[in-house]
Amino acid sequence: MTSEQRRLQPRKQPRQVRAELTRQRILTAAAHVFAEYGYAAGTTNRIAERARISIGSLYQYYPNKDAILAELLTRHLDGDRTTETLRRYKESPEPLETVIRAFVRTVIENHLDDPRLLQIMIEQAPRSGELLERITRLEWEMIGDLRELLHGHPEVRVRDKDTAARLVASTVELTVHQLIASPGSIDVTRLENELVAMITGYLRA
Amino acid sequence: MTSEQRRLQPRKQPRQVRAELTRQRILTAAAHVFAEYGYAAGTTNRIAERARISIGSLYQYYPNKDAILAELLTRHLDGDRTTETLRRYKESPEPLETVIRAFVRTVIENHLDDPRLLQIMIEQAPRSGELLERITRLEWEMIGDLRELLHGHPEVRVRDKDTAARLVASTVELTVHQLIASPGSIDVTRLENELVAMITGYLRA
DNA sequence: GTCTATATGTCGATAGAC
DNA sequence: GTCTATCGACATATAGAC
Repeated sequence: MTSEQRRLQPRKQPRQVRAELTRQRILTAAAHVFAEYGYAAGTTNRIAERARISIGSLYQYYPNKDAILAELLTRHLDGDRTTETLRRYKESPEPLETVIRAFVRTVIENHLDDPRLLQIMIEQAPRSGELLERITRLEWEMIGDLRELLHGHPEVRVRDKDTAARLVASTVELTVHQLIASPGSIDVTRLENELVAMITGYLRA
Repeated sequence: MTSEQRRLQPRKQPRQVRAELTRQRILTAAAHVFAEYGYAAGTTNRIAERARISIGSLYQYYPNKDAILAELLTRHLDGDRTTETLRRYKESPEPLETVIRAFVRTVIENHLDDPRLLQIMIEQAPRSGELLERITRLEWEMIGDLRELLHGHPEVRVRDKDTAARLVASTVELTVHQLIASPGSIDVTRLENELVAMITGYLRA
């Protein structure tokens, strides 16, 4: 009897775990493929090939290509600790340089994993509503936190604090991006030191 | 007679002029389309439609899509005055702030035309040999000029002048890009002032 | 649940009428 | 010289066998 044969077989592996592993494999493969080919040329066939599953299977786990990039981006955004760092130092008695260093270091850490992929995600991600909105919201959250910090910290003497907040946010995010991802990659410690010096000096002036 | 009918018609317009105008129309249309849709989704059909010519005609003027972007990029690069500005101020007795302001202003001016298109060209331009090489060369030329300036100017006291040159180059290029192109566009004068303050202070520290 | 084979759509580019 | 109509290549996504 079929039913009895089934009973004789060992229990199946728990499905959720295997499925989750496959999803993870797809994401890892996609990250490599996107980083190497860019989003447009990073085809689903290549992703499936790299994950060593068939294209048909891939579509059992993700409904379309955008969804794969969206999940990669979501996971990155979830790992962002910038807001947390900024808020921890708000109204703190720490010297300005300490605060700025913590901020810069957090941004750097957020980008050490796979700088090239990050660039792809930010530059070529499908400019679709929801996700783009979330990125913008995070960006402005960071600017808002910075602005409060600038207003609250006694060492800060820069006049136009609103413009300063935007400039600092952009400067750190963009230079970290570019200089970490660039071929003749800069030494990360130096980058941190110089960025901290530049920004701290500017805010105190 | 057909031949006689032809003779009765007025002389044709000079061809080169008309052709050059059409090329220009295509470029303008392409600039708008690329800026709005990005490079991949900025299809040749859309470009032709916007230029109000047929797709077939478009291919009489440019051999392929890349060539259109290439010409847009070439025209932009030809208009770049950064190197010129930096060299004019090398070993000059002008105060550091004056020199930096001229530099920042030149970069800003280079990007006022169509910031969104610029972003597309730099981020999504086909990473093909020749053009990419030219961009990289210009970038390192700028860094080299900056480094010499830093070494030669008496007010500059920053220690790690090589890293500083890279950081300054990246900071100015990237923040100008982003902050001019961004939706809640920043006031250009403020951007200039704050950038100048930040960089000058950093270099003198 | 995974595979192969293929449908479906869209792009860049071309052919050929006018 | 400009157009319409269409080709060939390639991508995403699906159907159906196993």
